Amino acid sequence: MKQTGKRVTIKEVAEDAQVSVAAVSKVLRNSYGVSAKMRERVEASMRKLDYRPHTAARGMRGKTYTIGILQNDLRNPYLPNIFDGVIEGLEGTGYQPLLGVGQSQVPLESALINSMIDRQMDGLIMIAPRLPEPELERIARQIPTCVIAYHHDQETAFDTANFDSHLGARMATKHLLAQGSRNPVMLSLALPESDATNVIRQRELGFMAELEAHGIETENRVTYSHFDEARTQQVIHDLLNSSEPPDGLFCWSDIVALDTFTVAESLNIRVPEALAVVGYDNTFDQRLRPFGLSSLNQSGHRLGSEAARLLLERIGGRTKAEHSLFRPELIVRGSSAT
Amino acid sequence: MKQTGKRVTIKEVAEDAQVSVAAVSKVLRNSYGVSAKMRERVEASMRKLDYRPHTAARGMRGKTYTIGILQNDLRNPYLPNIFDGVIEGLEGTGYQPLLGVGQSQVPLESALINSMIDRQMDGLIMIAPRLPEPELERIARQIPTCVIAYHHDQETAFDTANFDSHLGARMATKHLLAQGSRNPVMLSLALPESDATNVIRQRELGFMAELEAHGIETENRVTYSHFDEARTQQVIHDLLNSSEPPDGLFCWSDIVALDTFTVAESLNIRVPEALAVVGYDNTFDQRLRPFGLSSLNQSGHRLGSEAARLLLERIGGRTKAEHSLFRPELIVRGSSAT
DNA sequence: CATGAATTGTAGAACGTTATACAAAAATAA
DNA sequence: TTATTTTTGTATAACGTTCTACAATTCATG
Repeated sequence: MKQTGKRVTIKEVAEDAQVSVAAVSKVLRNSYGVSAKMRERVEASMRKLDYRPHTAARGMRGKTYTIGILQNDLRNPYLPNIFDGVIEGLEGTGYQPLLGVGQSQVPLESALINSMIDRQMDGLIMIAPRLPEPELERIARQIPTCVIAYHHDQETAFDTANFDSHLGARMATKHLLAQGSRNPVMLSLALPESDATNVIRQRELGFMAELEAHGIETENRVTYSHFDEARTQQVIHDLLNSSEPPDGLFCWSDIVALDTFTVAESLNIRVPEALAVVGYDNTFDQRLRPFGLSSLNQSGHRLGSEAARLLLERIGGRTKAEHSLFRPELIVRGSSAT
Repeated sequence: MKQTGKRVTIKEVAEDAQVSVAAVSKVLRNSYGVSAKMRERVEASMRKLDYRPHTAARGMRGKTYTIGILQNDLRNPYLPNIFDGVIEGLEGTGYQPLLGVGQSQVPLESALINSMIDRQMDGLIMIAPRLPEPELERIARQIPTCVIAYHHDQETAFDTANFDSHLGARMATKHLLAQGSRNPVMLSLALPESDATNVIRQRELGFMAELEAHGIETENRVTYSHFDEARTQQVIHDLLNSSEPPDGLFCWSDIVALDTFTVAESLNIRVPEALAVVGYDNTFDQRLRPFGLSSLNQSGHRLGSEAARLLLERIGGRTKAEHSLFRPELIVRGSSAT
């Protein structure tokens, strides 16, 4: 079969406009050396024939005007904000963003990125990649890259855009202590590999740094949740049901903070009186009942548009790496204050 | 600049394996006419040189092994299930799915689809497209297409995969009536265009059909929510606060059912005693407190894998349209039964 | 064995662009 | 006017595959 709708090509446009193929190409890329008159004529022909450039053909020698975005978890409600920001940052540039999903699995992520490179994409925005650093650098050497949610301000091969996770964790922890928490615990996420580039690891480090600043022993103060929800609830249950249950909980994400509420309720532990909870990402607003969830607000939109900006610069020719770091904001709601 | 990592080409593989370029191409596509010995040698060379096919070049004459997925709302928690199903259905086929986001705006959606066609994608899966039918048919004539969440079992240009929305609505409504609801109302979604192909419109029709079957007047029984959350809450507030408030609510989605809870609580209306609520999609499970949300379960995963199956068949040469229709399942929880 | 059929491999055009190199024309300077 | 420079447009070789047509070889059949 094969639907062959016989596309209009640059050649037919050239014939219609009575100019050379090269001239049409120039107009298309608005490259140097076209008179206003010729541009006018060519554009008229393109409209008339409903010409659309053939991306694969362009990719053979030039650019594909395609930006690949790596996203690992489609279910994380924070990520759409980033995507919106990227779209806005790319608006009017002619670049089309396409999303690939790595499913949080290194081999899948690796295959996906390779396939984006094979497709001659012009740039890559990776959100919280799982790939190890040398691999990221190998990729960045092949294609302009900006990485979001990856703390490494000394990296030279690619740009990064982040909110300061370490600082955010300190703010949350300081708040919990100020609210009178004497036995604060952080609920983090168990990850196979978790070095200092990881935002969650940075939050752990920030949490512990703030405790130390207050002279509190940090040992055994971090508990680990999992992607598996049932298992996570079990972990929380064990924690809240222990002999010395925490009176303040700093959660690595809002989602796991919700699980905390569920378990606390089942154990008749009152929030915030007996347990103050702070989440991360500020993904839930007024929808949560009966009290709001305190959380660290960090605009995904801003992260996305900044990443787009950095990437466009890099595609444009910048080779020196840039690292944008924004400041998160603590939003206090009923879950951590009466 | 331009990072030119000088890719290994088919030509170099051919030289290394001491065969013709055509032979390597054949191996690559496992096309007819290659001996086991030759395949072996060529594959060894490909491994040795770490060859990767250049997708743009392939797209010039052959296929790109890329499937485009149109998604309109990244925030809808139901959609990741579909995507997982698609991924599973595509596993091992060599096709790479890439996601485009239409932002629920017709011009954006249109530009996106065109750009997928420009990129010579081999097939398209569209989830709840906003484009009008003639436009969809125009697209499907250019590229193999399967549409999800689009009710039109007479369509000949493309395949569809759906859960029966009309039936689901009838099941929900029947249940509400059986629970004793005397004044049932449906909370639907206001859409600019909403013909019978629309899943939400089908739910409205199913709702009314079931009412009629019970001899209940259908007029003024459908209220419309909006994408804007604040506005939606206002609508719900007005509805629940009216002189004849509903005692049963069939919501077009689980998300808007949550808003219902929020408003009901603020008005001291008890769920389910004074107001029974049924949602749609079964996106929330045990996370919801203090009672679970009754909802219609329809496996997005199944929808996705079915769409992938249909699309692969169509890419493989089928030209006759097929329409898969699955049966949803009503899950009763605390929001509609004591 | 001779003949035809099937199998295995190759040469080379084609796909639709971009980009380089250059010719022609127009503008500017002397 | 004549040189010189600048602007405008063209011809054509890539780019890395696929695919058609065909040649060479091996296999089967009588």
